[in-house]
Amino acid sequence: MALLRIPQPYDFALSTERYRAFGPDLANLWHDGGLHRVVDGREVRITAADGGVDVEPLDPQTEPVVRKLLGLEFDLDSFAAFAATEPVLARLVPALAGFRPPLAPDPFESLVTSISAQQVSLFAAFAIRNRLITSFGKRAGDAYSFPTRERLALVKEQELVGLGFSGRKAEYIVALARSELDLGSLALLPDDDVKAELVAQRGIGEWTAEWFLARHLARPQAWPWGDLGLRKAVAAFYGADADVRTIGARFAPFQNLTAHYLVTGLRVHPPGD
DNA sequence: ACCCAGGCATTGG
DNA sequence: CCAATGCATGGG
Repeated sequence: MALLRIPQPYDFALSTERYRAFGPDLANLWHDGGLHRVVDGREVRITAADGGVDVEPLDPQTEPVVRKLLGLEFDLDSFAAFAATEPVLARLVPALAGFRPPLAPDPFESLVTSISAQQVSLFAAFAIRNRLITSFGKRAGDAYSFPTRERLALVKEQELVGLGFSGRKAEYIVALARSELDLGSLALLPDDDVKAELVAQRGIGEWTAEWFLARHLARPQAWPWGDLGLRKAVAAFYGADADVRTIGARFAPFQNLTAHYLVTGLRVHPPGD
């Protein structure tokens, strides 16, 4: 049992709610009171602890992944100070005290996850994605590693169609896996350049690129304004006639955290409850 | 049997 | 620039 300190307050269960809200996520598995994820072929178990989380095993391989997964790079103190100046967030952010948005540790996983969620309900997306994971990932303990880019570069599109992907999505995923794009190096580019590189790929549009900036790169100003969940949340908290795209400017430079708080807030602390 | 769901590419004005 | 269309599955 090794303690990974996290700035307080931190609510581990609230922060990981997204991994349970739409069914199990086999690559980020909530089981037995903890979050399980496979890192370099080993299962890592993360559980709530005083002052942070217990991580087993915690070593130089697993620590950076867990730090990314738990969103340690977000500066929640600055966000809370900003939120106090904005009427809706002034109520919502304290109500979600300790919520630290989790991130996708791997860029390829982040993109494939988003592609799987395009257009369909998140329940359908989780089901299809889990079939991808059990088919091409590797089990370690209770959880599975997400299928690697190298593995998915070898599949036939028809194999993915057999899992429930549309023919188009199967084509997008295989082509992305086989593409020349260096996903790791995107972290070095400014937001607009990341988006331009991603949108040039078939199957990746504005929505997927914004969520990549938000959920993988933790870019403060990412604002997935086209997202249906964010649209519902903005409508609920700011009124049905609010313009989702332009209201983002009000939250600068904390659009990303605002989006996460609004979307999660709608599920666990909707307005007027 | 419908209808919608955390999009996107394609086609045609 | 904008409107219409097909896509595959899960849940209501």
